[in-house]
Amino acid sequence: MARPRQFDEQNAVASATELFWRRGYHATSVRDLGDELRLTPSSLYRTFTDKHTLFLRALDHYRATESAEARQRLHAGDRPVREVIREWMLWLVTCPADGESGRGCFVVNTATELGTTDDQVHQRTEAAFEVTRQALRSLLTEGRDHGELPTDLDIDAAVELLFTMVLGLRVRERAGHDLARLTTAIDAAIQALGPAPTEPA
Amino acid sequence: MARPRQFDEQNAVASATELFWRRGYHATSVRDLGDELRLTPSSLYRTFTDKHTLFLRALDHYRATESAEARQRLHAGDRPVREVIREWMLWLVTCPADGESGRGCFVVNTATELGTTDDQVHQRTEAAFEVTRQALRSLLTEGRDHGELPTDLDIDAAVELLFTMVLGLRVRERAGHDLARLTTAIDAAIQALGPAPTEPA
DNA sequence: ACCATTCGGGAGCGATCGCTCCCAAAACCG
DNA sequence: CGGTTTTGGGAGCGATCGCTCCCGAATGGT
Repeated sequence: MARPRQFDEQNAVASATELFWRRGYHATSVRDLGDELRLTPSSLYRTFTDKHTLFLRALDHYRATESAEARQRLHAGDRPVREVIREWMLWLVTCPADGESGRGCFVVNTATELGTTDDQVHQRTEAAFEVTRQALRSLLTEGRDHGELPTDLDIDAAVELLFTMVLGLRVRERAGHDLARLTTAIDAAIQALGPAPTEPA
Repeated sequence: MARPRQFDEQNAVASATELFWRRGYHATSVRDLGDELRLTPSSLYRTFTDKHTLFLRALDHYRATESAEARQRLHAGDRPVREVIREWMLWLVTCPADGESGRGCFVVNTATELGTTDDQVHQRTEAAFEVTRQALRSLLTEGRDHGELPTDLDIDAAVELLFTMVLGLRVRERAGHDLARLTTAIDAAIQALGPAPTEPA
């Protein structure tokens, strides 16, 4: 209606996401956010209501960008399913190539920091987890149907295995674990999917 | 020399551990601790120096109790190694039977909340992780030598797989995931160790 | 041009943060 | 006993917490 914003709301949310991601919810103060987003308290509160709401916005932003990219990278082009999963997992533990490492996954960090105490946060983390689970499920199904994975592969079990591995890998990246060891873990998980069925010549 | 304490220092550390465990470092205030431990600020600071030092004490206490019990449960009596690992992992995701669930693992929670920013904390979480890794390693080696696991089992890879799974499982327990699914993941991980070698009749 | 409306900036609210200091009570020591 | 030392209790320190309010400046609609 009247005077327009001098800042880009999306940029602000993106900056807030980085800050919450690195430091967590409780360790990030509203003043830290104000400094990083170049926003005065009045603008910040007028735009985002309060710290908690901004945090939810940050979670949503993360899901719409980082999580979405992860989801995309899990799509098999026509490459072998094993290769897709392997490179996807490797990307998950090296993606912070843009500068700093040790950030882990914002969703995982949030899930462990706040647990199930905050319903709105819990809903979002669970939704993010479910997306990953379903992506794994469809990729594994596809791989089995294409004859790249054992025909008797238990999809449910494989999904749970890989998904749990992903959470563990994210924690280990956050904890600064050696990439070589994470790669070993990833290869072991891939191998656990079993051999390709031999051609029924 | 003079007047003795009216409180048990070990009890106080144990209570502090519970509080830090549930809420994390930043979300736990010194006043919360004082209320829970029945300690006035003066006693608390005289005994434990400051919040950060008390947190380190809590981490050490956790390692000496919870982590130590986990370490013990990973010892094969003369039961099958697979069974030991399976029941151990099941215990890891159900051990908070004493009352509340969703606490996860204090070490994992701490590692994700503080990452590698705090050296003294980082040292302790890494030490705890290494203990688990070595326990898994010796158990797997034992199982292989006893003919319960494939003779060509890659111990390094299996350790990384199981260890990463454990961290993932701890996160999922904290996130309130269904026990049935966690059990599925556990069974898949066990199966990934491969079949017992057939008797060379 | 005018007015309504939203903006950026900043002072500052009450509450809580981690922490310190003082004091009287209590217990060991000679 | 008296003297020394450490305790538990509590007031309260400066700093920061999340957040509110008021202001003049800037921009839209008519």
